[in-house]
This record gives sequence, C-alpha cells and structure tokens, in this order.
Amino acid sequence: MVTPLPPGAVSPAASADALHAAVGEYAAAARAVNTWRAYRSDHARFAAWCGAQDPPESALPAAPVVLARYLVAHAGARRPATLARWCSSIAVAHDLAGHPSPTRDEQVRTVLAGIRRTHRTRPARVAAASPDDLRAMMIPLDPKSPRDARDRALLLIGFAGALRRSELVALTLGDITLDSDGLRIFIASSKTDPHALGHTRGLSYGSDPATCPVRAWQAWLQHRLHSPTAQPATGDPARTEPGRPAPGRPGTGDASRLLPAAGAFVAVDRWGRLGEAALSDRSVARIVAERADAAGLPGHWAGHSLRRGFATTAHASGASEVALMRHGRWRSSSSMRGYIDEGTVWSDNPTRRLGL
DNA sequence: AGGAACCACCTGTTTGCGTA
DNA sequence: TACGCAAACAGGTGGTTCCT
Repeated sequence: MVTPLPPGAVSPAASADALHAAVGEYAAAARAVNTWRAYRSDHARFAAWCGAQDPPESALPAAPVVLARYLVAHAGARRPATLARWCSSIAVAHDLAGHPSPTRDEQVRTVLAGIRRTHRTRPARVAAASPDDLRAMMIPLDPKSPRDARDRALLLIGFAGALRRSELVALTLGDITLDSDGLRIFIASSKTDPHALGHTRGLSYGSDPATCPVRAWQAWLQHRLHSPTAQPATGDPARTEPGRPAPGRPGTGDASRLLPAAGAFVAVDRWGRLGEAALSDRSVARIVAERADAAGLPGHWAGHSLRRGFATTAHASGASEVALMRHGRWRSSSSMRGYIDEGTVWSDNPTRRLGL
C-alpha cells in the first residue's frame, strides 16, 4: 500500500532533475508573483545605473558607497517609500547570491534616513465611498442587465465586506452563502493572511433595498443561473459564422453552472453573456472608477475606495475600533486609523468642548 | 525593513457593427 | 469584401502605497 502524496508534492524517489525543478518551484512560491516582479524590475534598474557609471560599478555585489550614490541620484524624483522598496529588492538579490547586503551598511541607512526627512510626502488618498455615493452609483443600474446586476453586487459586497479588490475577485460561489441574517462571506486568503487561514464575515441585510448587499447578490445569482454563457475564446473548433451574433449557450437553470469553485464575479459581454473565468482585480478597479464617474462623483476613485469608505462610514456611525478591525481584517489599528482620520475631523472633535 | 497589493498607462484579443 | 471602430476584458510594466 502506497501512501498517496498531497497535491503538488514530489515523491522521495524522484530523479535529481525533478527534485531540482521542485526546489526552484518552491523557492519561487515563497513570495508572491507581484513581489518577484517588483524585485526583478528594481534590480534591473540598479544594474543599468551601475553599468552606466564611469567607470562602471558592480551591482552584485554592490559597494555601500555606490548604493548611497544611487539613492541620492534619485532622491526627490522618487518617493522615499519607493527608494526603500528599491533597497529591499537589492537586499534580497544580495541575500540570494550569498553576498552581504549594502543596504545594511550604516552609511546607506543614514543617507536614506536623511532623504526621508528632506523629502517628506503624504500618501495619496483615494476617495472614500459613502452610502450616499453608492446610492448615486446604483441609480443608473438596470436590474435586468446582467452587467449592471454584477456591478451592483460587486460594489455593495466590496463596500460592506471592506474587501480589497484582490479579495473580491478571489471569492467563489461557494464562499458566499445566505442565512437568515444575511450573507456569510468566506475570505480564503488575503494580503494580511498569507498562510490562508481564512476568515468568515457576515454582511447583514441593508435597510434600503437599493443598497442592500444581500438582495444585490441574490439578483446577480439569478443572472448567473439564467444568462447565456459566452463561447470559449480560443480552441473552439465550431467558430461563429461571421456576420451573425454568437449564439451563446442558453441559460438552462442547470445547477452545474453554479459550481462552488466558480468565480463569484465573472465577465459579462455587451450581449449579457457570462464568461467562465473570474474577473481580474484590475477590472474591479475599473468598475469602481467608471461607476463613480458615471454618477458624477468628485475625487479620485479606485478599487480601494470601497474598503476605505467602509472604515470611514462605519467609524462615523459609531462602530467600535475593535469591531471595525475585526470586520475589515486589519491587524494593526494604525493602518485603519489612516482611513478614518479624515472622516472624523468634525464628528469627534474636542475643540467643540473648549468653550471658545 | 520586508512583503504584498494597488494604480495608471499601454497593448492585445475577441466579436460584432457600420460604412465605403 | 475590407476596413475601422467599439465594447469588455486580460496581460505587461513601471511606479506607489499599504500592512505587519
């Protein structure tokens, strides 16, 4: 009897080549794709700068004085947070190559601290969505349009769940369940939960049907069940005849269309046909920005506006910081306070009690 | 400090429509 | 028939911000 291996595991009896490949795959899996991409691009930039010096300098290993000059050359033009990220990338490159990192040199640290103090910046903030904003965004939406129904559910669930756009698109149909109090949302993994322990959060019914996330989800679910699906984009031998609309597969109410692993929010083309794959996180950002623009809302709207709006609104309405942090899955209060500070300029203002 | 996500801009893909 | 255009989305890349 052979013990079955977990998915992705390599047999102890695998060849040296297979093990070598697996080592590389696991090492790559240690960090997110986005992180590796940033490291690659940062180090390439540094290497190019080193190569352009006269005489050319070594980028790996790099001398602390060279790195200090590199940072000074970009001070002011780049935000201090960006320079710090560049340093992180350079440190990782040195660590992986077995070299001591110049970023830990005292001179480099001092120079970076000086740049931070000289070029202080405040982070750019996106607009925070309020319930009134959401109501304005809902007005033009047509309940009969699958696309509008999807966007309605996406915006309201994103807001009520304080979800990041990456969390929103990672939701599957099985992650969202209905009970007597509202929707239960299972967030399988996220930025602040890298080991994927998962969290369940409850979204209660809204008092206003127009902005109720539960009703919005149910309406979108009906479209998921009954709207036609688009033909697969590639590898389809029965190509559509030119000049005629692609028929799509009719919505039959077949329960297999609603497999628990299917993405909760999928693409909808302009004929209302549903795609198979989940939306990309960038599409969420685009949807938020476009719907806010269509509603004529001022300010800079982005995917994060939903999460930020949740924090501001919930705090202003009297929710405790503990409840806020639990629901929004913040692990440090300082991050969350950054969102709510501007919203509380007048609501909890001690100058009103100064007797002036 | 380090890791992960977000954002903007650009390009590419697929499918159908309108027009010369 | 050819071509440009539009809609809806994904992918690439450089840069910035968030969170622990």
